[in-house]
Amino acid sequence: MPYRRTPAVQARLDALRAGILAAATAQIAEHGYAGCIVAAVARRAGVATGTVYRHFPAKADLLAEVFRSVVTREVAAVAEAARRPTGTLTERITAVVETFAGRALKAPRLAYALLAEPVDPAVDTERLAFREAFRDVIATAVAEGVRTGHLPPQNARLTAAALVGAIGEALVGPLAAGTPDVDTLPALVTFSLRALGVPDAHP
Amino acid sequence: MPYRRTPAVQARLDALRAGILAAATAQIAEHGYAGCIVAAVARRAGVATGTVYRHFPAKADLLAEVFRSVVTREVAAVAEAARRPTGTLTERITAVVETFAGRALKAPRLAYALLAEPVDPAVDTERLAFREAFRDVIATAVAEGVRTGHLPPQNARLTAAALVGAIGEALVGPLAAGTPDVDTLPALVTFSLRALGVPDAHP
DNA sequence: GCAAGCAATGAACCACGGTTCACCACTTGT
DNA sequence: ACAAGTGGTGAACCGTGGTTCATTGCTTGC
Repeated sequence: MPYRRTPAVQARLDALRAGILAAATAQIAEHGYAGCIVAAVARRAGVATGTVYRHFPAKADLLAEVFRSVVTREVAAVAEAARRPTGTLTERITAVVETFAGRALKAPRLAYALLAEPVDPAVDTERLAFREAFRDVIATAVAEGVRTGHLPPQNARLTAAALVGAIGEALVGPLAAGTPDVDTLPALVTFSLRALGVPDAHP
Repeated sequence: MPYRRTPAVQARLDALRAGILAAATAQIAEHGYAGCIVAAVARRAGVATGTVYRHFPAKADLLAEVFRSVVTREVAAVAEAARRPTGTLTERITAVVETFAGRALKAPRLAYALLAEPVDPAVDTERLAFREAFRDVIATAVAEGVRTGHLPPQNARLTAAALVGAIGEALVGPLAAGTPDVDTLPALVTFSLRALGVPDAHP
């Protein structure tokens, strides 16, 4: 058999695949899911349309992988903020909210796509997973707060889901308008602290 | 000129138009925006495809009008709950949350379409208006609470937006699963009361 | 009745965008 | 250098679904 895939070739293939993934991510970040046309992604990645299908079985798979990679990164950032052992409970919650919201405000279109924009079922699964991942990170922290008595008793999962929704919705306005609005973040932090039942949440 | 539109004919036209609107609403309520195909709406209304275009210039206009009519109804229900002059502030907030969430849980697919499902720009405008209308109803009540000293100082608009998002998100799970879950509503009420800073929110 | 319009019809048209595939260029092992 | 096989190409294909329009069947005023 006069052909065997060389490490150098494999590296080039991997790079190309990663390039397509990056192009799709950038395309979504700029034009949303609706504007993420395979031909446009290919052009952006500097390859032909057909090449995309040499690396991904279908558009849905490509997008699912994009979502998965972005979500992994975002959830990791928030989880890291939640895990930070220093500081009071209030400081930790503040860090989580600011991380979540701050990152979203830096990449509005992408955040919108992840939070709200409709897609096909295959990708919706990923989005669901995304929100669940965030919810679970927050729910864990809430449950711990309840256990240690820093927070009043509550349904941690529901509270966490509501918080994810609250932050997401509160951001949609600012995301839609181009107005970051410095007041948004502190107000969201206050809202979150109060909603969780932190005593003395009066900034 | 041997033809003039008679009142009876006008009535039939109006009824037909209303029927198409109702069919589109029902179609969205059952299959969401994605499943709302013009041909299906027409079949459901008992007319031919082309007839739809005799009453609406384009699909986007039809859908926009559907959204507007549903939203008007929903916002009115919530506004009515908010306006109810009897009872304490806590009771009023409870009524608003239960009205909002309770109605959504009764028509899950429709609620999902209104809250989250992606559509084309023309309709997105309506959805934005929808969320803003709810937000404003709540914001008004919050502002009043702040003014009378029943609530701590806060950015009423942002708080209200966050509440809309919180309720919406907390409902998405139950909406997706078929599980109404009797615990959801009370938990949401508690969350809302705490988030607003109502003193003594410990059910 | 009958001419003049209007509303309804639904098959045909068309644009869009995902997917395919016959072809070309290049790499590898001998 | 060459045979065997791989990766890249992009024009063409195809399904979907919104929109149109020539035709048909009613209504109205005379």
